[in-house]
Amino acid sequence: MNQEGALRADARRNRERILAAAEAVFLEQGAGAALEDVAKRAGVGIGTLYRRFPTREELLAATCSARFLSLAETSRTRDDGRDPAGALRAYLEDLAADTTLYRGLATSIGTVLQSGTPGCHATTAEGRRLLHQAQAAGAVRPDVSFEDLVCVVTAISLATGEDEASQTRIPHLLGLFLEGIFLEGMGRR
Amino acid sequence: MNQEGALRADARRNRERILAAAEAVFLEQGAGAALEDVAKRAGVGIGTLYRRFPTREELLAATCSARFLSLAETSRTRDDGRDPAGALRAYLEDLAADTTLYRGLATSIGTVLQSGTPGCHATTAEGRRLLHQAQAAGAVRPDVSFEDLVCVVTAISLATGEDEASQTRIPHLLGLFLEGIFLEGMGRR
DNA sequence: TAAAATATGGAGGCATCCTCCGTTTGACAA
DNA sequence: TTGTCAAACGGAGGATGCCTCCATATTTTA
Repeated sequence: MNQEGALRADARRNRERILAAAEAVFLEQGAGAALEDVAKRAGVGIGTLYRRFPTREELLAATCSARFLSLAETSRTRDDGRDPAGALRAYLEDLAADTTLYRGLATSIGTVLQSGTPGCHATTAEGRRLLHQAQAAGAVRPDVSFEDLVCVVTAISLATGEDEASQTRIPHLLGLFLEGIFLEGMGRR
Repeated sequence: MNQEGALRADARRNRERILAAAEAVFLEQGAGAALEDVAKRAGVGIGTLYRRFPTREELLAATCSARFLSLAETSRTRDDGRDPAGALRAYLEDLAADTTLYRGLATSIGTVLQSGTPGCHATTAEGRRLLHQAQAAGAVRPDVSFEDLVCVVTAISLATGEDEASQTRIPHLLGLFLEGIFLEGMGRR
């Protein structure tokens, strides 16, 4: 069974090298970087990379996992349960910010979040919790799903070009959208 | 001056052929289709295609121009000036619908709309007009720009995948967003 | 330590992009 | 008409990137 720690020693070492290289390369060239560059940087054959991470999304997901883990953690400690709408809003803003981790990440973040990676799982779970909490408190329209939220957050960062200038608009656009999500008078700033 | 009618007869003919082929191919394979396929279908060398349409976006824009022309026209005749919010909403819904003209069109629609194509120019002009009208009537928040609207519309259609099932959500998501755009009690359905 | 199980690397086939340039064609003046 | 030349043509070919496949190498196990 090749589940978790079942990797051979050399394989585990290479896996780490690939992840480190991927992070560096994605940071430099964006999420669409040539995977052969990643392999080269990791000092590993391209075949090895593909065996470990069959798709670009899986590699991306693994690379982002740590970041998402901390996003979830931050959100959890920030939320004292007294302001469900505010907590959800803060979470979504953080999520939106993370879509610009690498240039072009937004394109795949939907898929990435669906990967089983610990970080991705943690942040989707946290998001669902916050949404549910906010809806239970009557702060958010009941016909909104977590998928809707992910959709819109990633979409906004997608639609808003790559250049830093236009990324400034992300919070503004997110704000516009949130006003539509929240019920009268709730969660407004 | 290579401006308008300055094309040689053969060039003009080929341009039309390319446009027709592009429409068919994009319809079949989506906006990401191989441009060599388009050239082949048009019975034209790949070089000719590139000379006339240096980028995929320019070809897309030219291909969509007619559609956008009619979108603008429809909107203009629909708007009698009595319901600025409703007119804007209808326009945005049409725009959102047009982003699914070809699979994958949404990705480039921002760029496409910025092309000088008659159709694109007409629909952006119409959009600006409607937004301005709605803002003047106090129906829409004043801090919303036309670029914001394009962003969000394309974002929404981007976010909902390619499959027909998830495209059902477009009106829903757009609705959520619009509630955030409109001022209290205006333009609600 | 030998056999079995895993893992490795990179050559190679494929798709697509886009440029470049020798050849062809249309426009226009004589 | 015909001659001239700017405009247009086509497609070969170089470049990039994807992903598979398998002969070889390394680790684990018994």
